[in-house]
Amino acid sequence: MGGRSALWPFYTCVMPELPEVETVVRGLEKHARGDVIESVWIGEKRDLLKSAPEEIAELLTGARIGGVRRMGKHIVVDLAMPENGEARGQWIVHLGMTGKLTVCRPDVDVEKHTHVVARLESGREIRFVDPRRFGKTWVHRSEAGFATGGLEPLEVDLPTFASFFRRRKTPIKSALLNQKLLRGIGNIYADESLFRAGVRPRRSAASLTMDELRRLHGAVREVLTEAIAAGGSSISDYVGADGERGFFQMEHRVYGREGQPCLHCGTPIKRIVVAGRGTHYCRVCQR
DNA sequence: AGGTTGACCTGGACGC
DNA sequence: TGCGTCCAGGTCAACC
Repeated sequence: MGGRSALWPFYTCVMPELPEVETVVRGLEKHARGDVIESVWIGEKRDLLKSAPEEIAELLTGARIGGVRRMGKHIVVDLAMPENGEARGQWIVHLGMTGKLTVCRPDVDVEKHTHVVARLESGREIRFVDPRRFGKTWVHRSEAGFATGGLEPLEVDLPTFASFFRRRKTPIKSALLNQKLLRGIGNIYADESLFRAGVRPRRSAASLTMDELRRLHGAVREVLTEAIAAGGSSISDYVGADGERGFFQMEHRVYGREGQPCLHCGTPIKRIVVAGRGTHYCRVCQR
């Protein structure tokens, strides 16, 4: 971990999976929790909004940020009544592929593709920016709180993990990406986990042996934990920063390394398409 | 019903 | 230089 090796391609774009979302959540917890939303600006693009803009503005305006949590790739901002701390509802943000949710000072230039700005009592602003608009945001009133399927990959035990895959014919990579089973794993960490577990991405999920499932369970935990640790270094710079610092500090062993030597055996990394996604693996180390 | 595919989006890379 | 084309992938609808 640490610096990016010269072997790696230079990524300019951030793909938010569980560790990146966790980093954003920790940044918001640190720099926005307890603050009160004074006013809300919502842009013209409606395809990102799953609640009416008036509803979002109404629920957010005047609310205190009681806490910020992650559920899979969803960011859950718990809103409270400022006077008594009573639950008021939740502001949900999904970053899609290119979304960013940052806390910044108001004098920082407003980026192109900024869709929501929440101005806080402290003077800071929470900004939701998403060029590609695969992201989504909406609100829930407290009586109908946000719920999502799937279990947290860092919390699930081995027997439950194994039970998800035992009877599935779909490729193991597709199953790892299925948010109704495990929530938060995306394309990059699916490839990285399968490499560390030594399992080929196209293998049918049901074909994995108990030993392979045990290795995969461990690999998923290891990869996500390392990535969160790498992202953690960006939190102190979160205010006013572009929010991207730290996201790609973890070295990828297979993702984006087509044709480059496997770090374990030297065989060129292969790239195939699984579940419509670019998929990278070592044909020698993964069976 | 589980599994698979394409649509949604924009910016960047690439070819001519 | 500039234009057209392709590709990236999270999620969901619409198929088989």
